[in-house]
Amino acid sequence: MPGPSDARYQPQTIEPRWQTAWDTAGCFLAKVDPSRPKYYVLEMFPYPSGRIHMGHVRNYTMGDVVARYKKAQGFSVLHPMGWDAFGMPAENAAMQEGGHPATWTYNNIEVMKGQMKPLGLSIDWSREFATCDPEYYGQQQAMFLDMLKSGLVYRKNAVVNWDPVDMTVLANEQVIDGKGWRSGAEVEKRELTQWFFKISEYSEELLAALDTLEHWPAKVRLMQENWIGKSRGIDIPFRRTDGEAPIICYSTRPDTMHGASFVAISPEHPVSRALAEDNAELAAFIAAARKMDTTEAAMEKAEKKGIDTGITVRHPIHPDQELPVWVANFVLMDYGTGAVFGVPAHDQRDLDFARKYGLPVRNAFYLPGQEVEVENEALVPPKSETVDFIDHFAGVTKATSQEAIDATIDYFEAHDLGVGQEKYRLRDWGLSRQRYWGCPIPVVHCDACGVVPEKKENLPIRLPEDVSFDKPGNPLDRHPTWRNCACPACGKEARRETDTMDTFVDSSWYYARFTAPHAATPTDPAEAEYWMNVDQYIGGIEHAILHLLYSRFFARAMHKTGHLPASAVEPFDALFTQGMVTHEIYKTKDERGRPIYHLPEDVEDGKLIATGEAVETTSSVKMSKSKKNVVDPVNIIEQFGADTARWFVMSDSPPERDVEWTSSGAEATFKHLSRVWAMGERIAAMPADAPGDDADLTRAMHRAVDEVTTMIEGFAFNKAIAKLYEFSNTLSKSKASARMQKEAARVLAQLMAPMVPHLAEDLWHQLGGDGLVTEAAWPKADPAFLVDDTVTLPVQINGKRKAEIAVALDASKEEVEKIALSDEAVTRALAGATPKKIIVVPGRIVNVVI
RNA sequence: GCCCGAGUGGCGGAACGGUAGACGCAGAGGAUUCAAAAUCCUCCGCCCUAACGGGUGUGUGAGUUCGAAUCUCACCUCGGGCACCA
Repeated sequence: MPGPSDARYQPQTIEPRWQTAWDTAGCFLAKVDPSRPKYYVLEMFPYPSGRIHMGHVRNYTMGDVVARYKKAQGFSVLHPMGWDAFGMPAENAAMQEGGHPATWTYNNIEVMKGQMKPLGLSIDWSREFATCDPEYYGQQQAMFLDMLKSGLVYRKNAVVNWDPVDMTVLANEQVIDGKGWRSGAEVEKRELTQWFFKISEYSEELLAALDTLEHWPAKVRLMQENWIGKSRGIDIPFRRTDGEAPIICYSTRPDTMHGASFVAISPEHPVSRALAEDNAELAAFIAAARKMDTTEAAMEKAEKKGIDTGITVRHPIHPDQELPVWVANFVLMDYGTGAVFGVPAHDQRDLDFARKYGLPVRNAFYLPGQEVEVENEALVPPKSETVDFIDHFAGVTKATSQEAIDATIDYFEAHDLGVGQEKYRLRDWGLSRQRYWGCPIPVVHCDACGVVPEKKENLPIRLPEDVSFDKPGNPLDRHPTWRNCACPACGKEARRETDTMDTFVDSSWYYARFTAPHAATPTDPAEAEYWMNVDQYIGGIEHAILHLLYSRFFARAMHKTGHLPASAVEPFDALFTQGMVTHEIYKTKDERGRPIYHLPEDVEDGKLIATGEAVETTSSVKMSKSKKNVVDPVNIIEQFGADTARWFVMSDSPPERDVEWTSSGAEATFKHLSRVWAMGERIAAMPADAPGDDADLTRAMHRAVDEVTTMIEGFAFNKAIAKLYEFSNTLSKSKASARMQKEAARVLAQLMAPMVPHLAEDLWHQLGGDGLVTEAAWPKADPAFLVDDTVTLPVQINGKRKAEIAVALDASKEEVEKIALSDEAVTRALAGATPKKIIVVPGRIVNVVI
């Protein structure tokens, strides 16, 4: 006769069953409910590459734990999912395999969704969209027009990386050793007219508001602060001896002015360009500078070069001193004024330059007591260090550089010699891409009217479907008819803009669209008002700067154009950046010593399963296809079920750190879940009136509720799981009554539900829980059961633990002292010595000092 | 180069300035079994000891404190971010 003990934990059966039950009950449809507090939890939406990986599983499980927990706490929860669906991989696939980017993308979305569904995530799929849906990018175009009207978007010439083979602009990170990452062609600098968002207008606000983001990681705030890069300096005009307009130099170190020995201007500086017109040598120099590789490594190695223009300027403080003006390849046009004065003694670049071209080197200050001239290493002490200034015009003698900088700026302003400035490193966001698979920029070029915005009623400007990728370049550009249109202003024949938007634009507002995904306007004010902001955003640290900064800007721009309330300008109240999933690498070598990598599923006990050959195992790193150290979530779900995958990725490491996937860990998780399931069966089958002592289990249950709640609130999922292990171990050994064991098992199911919802649902059902555990209210701990009436105190002698004593919780210090000193182990350790002092920390510790 | 962060058993990791190593993995021993798998029980930082027990121990060195993994300083190692930004 088959009894309960014959039943086995079968996730393959129970998981689909409960997923259907949730769908039928509509558990995860987000509803505006003014009677409840709302909670919006969002994970960074995926790029539809075609397969999910363990990183996705970890990211979405974290969000799901939060979403399910908040739902149980009575919040009206919004937990949506969508697809960051525009971008180059779709075009590359079309080039390599033929087909259309849209087909490729939508197929991938179907496949990935099919892989995600079995995870049992509490997602409101009715809100799903892809950024390549015309309904989405059409609204993005509408916002672009509004922003254009508000002056948040503009066009200007910019120097870009141009790949002459692929005929497209490349981002800096796509240029490797000066060559296009795909074509391998020598990358050129080209000047193109590009669209820009005026993010720099918000530099100060984006910087200042970082302080309000209390629930963001300090690391991310710091990275953004550095990226915005505020500096205080001064613009100083240098009068030219030939009477032409002065050259304005920007400096953050005007305190070193005394040591200025030349002025250097950027090759792109208007003065350089003007001179180059009848100076072939200079023209060649500027061309060479443009070709120069802009990657970090190359910058470091690149030689500092310059050309003397023959122009001279006067030192602002010592007008009798004439300084030569050089064009120098290390001066950037788009920071400050594109011109600097060189102080070789206190700047390494200037010093290298001065030594190369024989320019004078003069100290502006010395370290106290060390009056030595600079040789080949510039003297650059911290701005907070006190130094001795030489003959400083503002009367500064012994001072820190910071004090001297402030004094200098005051002096220059007072004498009308310069204007104090605050500058930012943050530059405007260039959004034009010469690509097909992106959101078309909705403007028209008309010979008569110039650049004209499309009419909103013509939106969306759809991408044409009949395109080919057999030739390099932008298919929109060479499409026979798509470009042709009527000018929205005059109605005459005109041409569409063929650039599309950077895909970062798509992801800069998707969180807002989720609040009203089908609205006929970009957002719906009532829905945005109710659901915004995102209460908890979860994603990878790799988006610390660009995506998050762009989104912060975009929310402000959306507010300015009436698409978001003022309360939503910081769209993410709390941010959590999760670690990666790693795995060991297994490799063997071929006959020529080259590594061959092997999938974890082909290796057992350090040997290849197929041949028995020993593999070399290297330490765990981020899962990557090229190293084959990947575990496919689909296989894990087939083998162990989704709950095992979910529990394991949450259990082993703190969520902000990397977690190492191990097969032994996954198996152990499955065994544990099987044990819990079998325990549920056993407890459910207990005769209802079986008696027992309930005190210990009651206490353990309330403690578990209290601790797990605190741990989940604090994103300490690994610790919550450790507590759940403890509690289920306690329950399995409990001698409590059937009534109490059943209650405790139901509470265990509730506490486990955020992590392993299917198993929890099954337990809850077996144990007679009411309805779905997914809809049940989170249990509350009774504080009365959280304190013991006696406590165990360690007793230390001179800070070293020697004994333990049990005392009443409310025992007085004197009583505790007495009990401690009369303890046998304490007397032994004291060995007759007289205590000098006894420290009693109630409920904590006793320390006897001898 | 500049700016952050982290170093705890064989491993992943716990620990409001108060019993270091919770919980899990791996390992050892035992029960069950004809045997194995599965399951259950016990042990498990290192050194000395048959045991009781003692010593030692959170990257290194100093310091503050009755008491330091935790606070301070210096150093070492690893990880991350930024970088001709004047």
